[in-house]
Amino acid sequence: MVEFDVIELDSDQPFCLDKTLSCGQAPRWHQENGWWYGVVADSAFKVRQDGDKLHYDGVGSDFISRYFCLDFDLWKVYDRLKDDVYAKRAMQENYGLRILNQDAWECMVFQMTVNRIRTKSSTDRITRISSRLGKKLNIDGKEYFTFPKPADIVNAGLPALKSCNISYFADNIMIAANKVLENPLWENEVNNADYDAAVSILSGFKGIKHRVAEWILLFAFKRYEAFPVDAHIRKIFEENYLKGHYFGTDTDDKFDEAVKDAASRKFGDYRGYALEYLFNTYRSQ
DNA sequence: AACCAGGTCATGA
DNA sequence: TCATGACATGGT
Repeated sequence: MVEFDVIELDSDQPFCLDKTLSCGQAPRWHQENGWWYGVVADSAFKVRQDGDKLHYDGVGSDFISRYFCLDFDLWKVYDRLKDDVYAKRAMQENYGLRILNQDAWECMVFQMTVNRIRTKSSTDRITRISSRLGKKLNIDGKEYFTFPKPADIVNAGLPALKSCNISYFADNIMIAANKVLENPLWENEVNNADYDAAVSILSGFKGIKHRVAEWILLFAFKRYEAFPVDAHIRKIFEENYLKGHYFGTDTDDKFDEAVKDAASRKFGDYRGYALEYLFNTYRSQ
């Protein structure tokens, strides 16, 4: 038996690798022989949980800790969720699910391609782009591909990008690649901006409006106050928290505001986490 | 074989 | 500013 590197998880801190990687927040993870295999930024690696131990191979412990946000105190979230009946149930069902700290560029492109189209298709798009334009990596004799950097995409050109069968998203992705190339500090700018300003920066990319901007902030910038009201969340609130609200006369925007308000009151600054838990519970029904 | 999918953008009134 | 259709593809 080969010995792999190990992280001893803090026994006070909930962490469930399976929940975290199977909830759909990040593309391109898959399970094989008890291991999760994935590519993050420039590295392919595998990881496996055995109780309080996290075995991994391919990257360093800092990388693992940062990606899975192992230092984040999840109890701050759970203390906030436990007083709400739906959120509490979602908390129990998804116990240990952590919001990842994804690579910002890949996350942005991924979220751009989620537009109204189910996540599986978006994942397939990211996979196709990677295998055509990304850099080849190897782990356990299997091939993996990085997600191409902005420069890789620009150098490959629009026809090559379009050949990945990513439909009309190709144009927006190319524009974003050029924009990021011109402003390599965009990530810092988002990180340093307050919430509304961060949303504005991201919304400045073609194909990203408020909603998608908030997804990106939640998954790649650790902004747990992000609360993107999408079709599913709208439905969850319709059927539970805002039951009886007749919103047929309201525009969607007004209803979305009502959803945001309710979420802020109930879950405070951890509403993004609440959203991920509620969504996952709803999705698995 | 139609129809739908975690949305955005460009139109038109 | 508000409602409506187009967008390109894969899965049911």
